[in-house]
Amino acid sequence: MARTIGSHGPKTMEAIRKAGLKLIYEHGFEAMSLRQLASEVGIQVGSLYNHITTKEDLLYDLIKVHMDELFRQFAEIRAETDHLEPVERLKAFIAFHVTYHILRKREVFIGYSELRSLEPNHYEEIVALRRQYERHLIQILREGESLGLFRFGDASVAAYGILTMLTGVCTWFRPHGRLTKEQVIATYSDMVLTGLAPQNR
Amino acid sequence: MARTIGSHGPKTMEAIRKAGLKLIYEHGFEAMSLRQLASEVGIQVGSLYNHITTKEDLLYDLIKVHMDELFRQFAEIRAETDHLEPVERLKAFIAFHVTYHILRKREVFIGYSELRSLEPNHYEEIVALRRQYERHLIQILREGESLGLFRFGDASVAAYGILTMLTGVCTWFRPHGRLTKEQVIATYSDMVLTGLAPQNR
Amino acid sequence: MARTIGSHGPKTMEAIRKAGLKLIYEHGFEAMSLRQLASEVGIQVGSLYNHITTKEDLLYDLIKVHMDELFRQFAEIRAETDHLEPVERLKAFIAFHVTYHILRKREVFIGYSELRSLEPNHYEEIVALRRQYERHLIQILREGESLGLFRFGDASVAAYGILTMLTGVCTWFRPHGRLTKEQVIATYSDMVLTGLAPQNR
Amino acid sequence: MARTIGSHGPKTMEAIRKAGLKLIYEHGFEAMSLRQLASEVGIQVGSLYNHITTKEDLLYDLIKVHMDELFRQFAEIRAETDHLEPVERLKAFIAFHVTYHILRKREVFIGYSELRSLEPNHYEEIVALRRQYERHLIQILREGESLGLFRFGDASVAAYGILTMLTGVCTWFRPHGRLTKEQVIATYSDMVLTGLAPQNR
DNA sequence: TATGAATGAGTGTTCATTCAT
DNA sequence: TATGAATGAACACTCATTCAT
Repeated sequence: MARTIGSHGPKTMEAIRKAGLKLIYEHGFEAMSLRQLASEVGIQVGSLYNHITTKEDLLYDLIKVHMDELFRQFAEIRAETDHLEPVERLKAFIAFHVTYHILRKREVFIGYSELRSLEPNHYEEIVALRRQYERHLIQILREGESLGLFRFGDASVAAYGILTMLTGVCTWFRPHGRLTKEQVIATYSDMVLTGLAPQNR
Repeated sequence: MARTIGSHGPKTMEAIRKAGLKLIYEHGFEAMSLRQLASEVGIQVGSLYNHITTKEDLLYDLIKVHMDELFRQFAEIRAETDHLEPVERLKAFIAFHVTYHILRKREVFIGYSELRSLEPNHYEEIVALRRQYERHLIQILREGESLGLFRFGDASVAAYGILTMLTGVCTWFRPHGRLTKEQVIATYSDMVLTGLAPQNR
Repeated sequence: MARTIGSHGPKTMEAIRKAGLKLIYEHGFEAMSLRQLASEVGIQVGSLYNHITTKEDLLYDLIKVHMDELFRQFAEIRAETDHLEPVERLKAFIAFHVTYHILRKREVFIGYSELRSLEPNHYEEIVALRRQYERHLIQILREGESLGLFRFGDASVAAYGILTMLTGVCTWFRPHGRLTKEQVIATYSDMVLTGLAPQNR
Repeated sequence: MARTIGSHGPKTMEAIRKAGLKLIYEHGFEAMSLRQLASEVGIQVGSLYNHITTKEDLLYDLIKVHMDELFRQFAEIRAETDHLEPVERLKAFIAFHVTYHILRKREVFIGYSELRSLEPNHYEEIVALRRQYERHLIQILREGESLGLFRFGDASVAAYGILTMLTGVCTWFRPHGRLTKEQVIATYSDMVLTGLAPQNR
């Protein structure tokens, strides 16, 4: 009763994206063959080309959709917290970032590790989106600094450090492991906010 | 009439390792072909096999040598700082880790991103070495906590967070860029130590 | 713009088997390259893999089909001669064996000489089939012996000797040579039956 | 205390021939690599070329030496039996042929199965020697026929049949198996002589 | 839209052979 | 004579992609 062989209609593309996500996450983009992918979907390799244009295009699509979704959800968070002070906005950012990266660990992982397999145009586009996302955090840090709420050597270095630390969660977090998502958020939120606090140099 | 071009003798292996490091860093292990590698070294592709046993073995060799060197240098640091209190040992760890990861950014990057291309035995060995390295940091954190010097939610989460943040430096640091290595170390050292400080919850 | 040269569809597999039979017979399995084979068929080497799984699998297929055909034809002979006495059944066996080995000399030759290139499982299967075939001859000899029609030192040795002699015909017989197939059968039939006759020790 | 690594002096060639015989018998000439051979001998692959000129030449040498030895021993037998009548000479031939083929099963096997890997000149030479050997048997048969001692359809067919049967012994005979060499000789000698006997048509 | 058969370039690896040391 | 490093061609096999059906 397993996967329907010879899947039809508009569901096929969704099956391809799902299988592609899984295989690229597990083996890497270069190491995944379209034969594997077709086999996972339950169609012949030639049939893939009724749904994708090239292998690279599938990768771009997966990453682009993920970035769009990241921005869409982030826009909601910002709308809700725009009027708050930097400390609260930073807390909200941390909670959002960790949550998203735990729930979408495969998309996120691919979005970092397989960037170099993108064509130049696609690569530039995704990197630009990532930069834009990073600037939102830098902006929060700078506002907090100018209000005397945060203190750090360099805003970019601090932001990269924070982002790297938070993103790293998707490489080791296990859904039903020793710690809950909330505990991880609390630990990091506390560490980051304390680490930026001005009073104790 | 053979051998008119290319390097000879014991130097060849060193050239292969150097070129392999460069190409794997730039294109990824899967995407690097042995023809590229041989061409970079200036020998025929078959000649590679006078020096390596398999492509995977070259990868393992590069990572293993890097891990051994990491441990060798780290042992020196520990010998120098073993008698100091946790705060000083943490500072020394941060300075060492960042320095090493800036100087050996390619080895470090490969050591993380290409692990999945290792054979199971090699994979296990390298992951075990990495765990051992991580435990040293966890140990410092735990000692500091028991002396009331540090405070954090969970030692492993904190250690992973710190390590990820520090390691991330090798993805964006540029040797002659806006910031010196010392500035980066100072920023992170300050952020980490402040973030772990107990007085301001 | 693809596929301008070479054969299509279900005929290709038959062309591969035919060319494979010829090339393996002429050069040996190890010495035949898939490039030769593809060239003989008129397709690209990669296209072979739309029809075969491995080179060894082609060899196994050729030998297995030949063994199956041998058994199929032999079953007919047995059905026709089952009710006869051993002398007549031995004559029928000799005539059948020589005829088949002359008509299928290439399959037969490969079926002996290339066995060692088969994977262990395939090797065991083919050897078991051959043993089964041999036992039919041994059975005829034993029945004849118990009726006092044949006499020999050891049934297996006699059977192997007879089979080897008869099989050898495929290494030197030339279809339009000095002797007809019937003459060869007569010579061997006479020699074997006389050789087994009890009256003249 | 195994094989001396870096074997020296005139013994090396003998070690190469011995190892070559074993490996070609086990894997076939095409399937044996000079790396395997060198490893078996305990030297480096390049060193082989101080003793052989090409891989094919080693094969030719093994077969030629075997054929020369066959002729040398056969000459002795003929000297001893030249004055006897055909029946006795045939018995001597059978005993000699079976004995030699049992003791030198590997040389004999290679001498048949790897002929096609010889260069044309070498191939012709060996085949000519084999024809010469066969003619001795044909001569015995013809003499016996003209004396009314033997009867057969065609001398060549009979000789090929007898030779094939006797030679086949080297594919299934096991030195310490169910039957002794003498039993095999007796069985075949009886079968052949009876099979050629004129009295019972 | 799915299939199956094709392309042609590419993969890691092995080969027999050469030769300076 | 032995070594180790080289050559260049070859190996079986896989790849992403195309396209008539």
